[in-house]
Amino acid sequence: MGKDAISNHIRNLRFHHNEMTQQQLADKAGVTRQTIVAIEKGNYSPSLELAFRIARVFGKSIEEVFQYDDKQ
Amino acid sequence: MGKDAISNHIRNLRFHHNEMTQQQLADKAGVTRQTIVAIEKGNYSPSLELAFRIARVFGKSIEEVFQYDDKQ
DNA sequence: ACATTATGTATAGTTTAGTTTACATTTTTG
DNA sequence: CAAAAATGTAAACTAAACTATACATAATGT
Repeated sequence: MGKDAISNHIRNLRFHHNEMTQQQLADKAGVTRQTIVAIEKGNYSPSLELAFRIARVFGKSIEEVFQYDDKQ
Repeated sequence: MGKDAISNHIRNLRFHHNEMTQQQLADKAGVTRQTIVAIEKGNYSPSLELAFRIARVFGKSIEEVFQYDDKQ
């Protein structure tokens, strides 16, 4: 299921942003809470479009929010 | 079909990298040529994972290769 | 103790990314 | 010009992202 090539710092970023809840992040990113849960837990990685929107919520670059973990 | 929220500079980047062909980029990114064609033409946007790999081929950040065109 | 809010988990269904195969058209090279 | 290489297009298929609904648990507050 989780291919796990992509990890992220969403959970930490939420807490550094006024204790933003999953629901609040979901609303700002324009997706459902389930999508945030799944991405935050690493069940799957977001589309590029959603990655842009999430990064924008935190005022960060995509690379600062998501990491591509190389499997060589 | 194409929602067109994401645009990119892949075509220009290929020509600035030793006239790299679509097939060569596809091989380096680990996908088929059809996938490169579709992304380059904007038929659809890549997964976040593939966006990372394509950006890496060109030694650029994701933001330097792909642009999120806000529809407000 | 009770209500409320935030989070975790699961499953079925829709949408979109990506593959495969195949062929047509354009560009490059001998 | 003719051959080869590069690019465009298309359709049927698979895989993965995302939604919707539902319920369960943990934490917070009155």
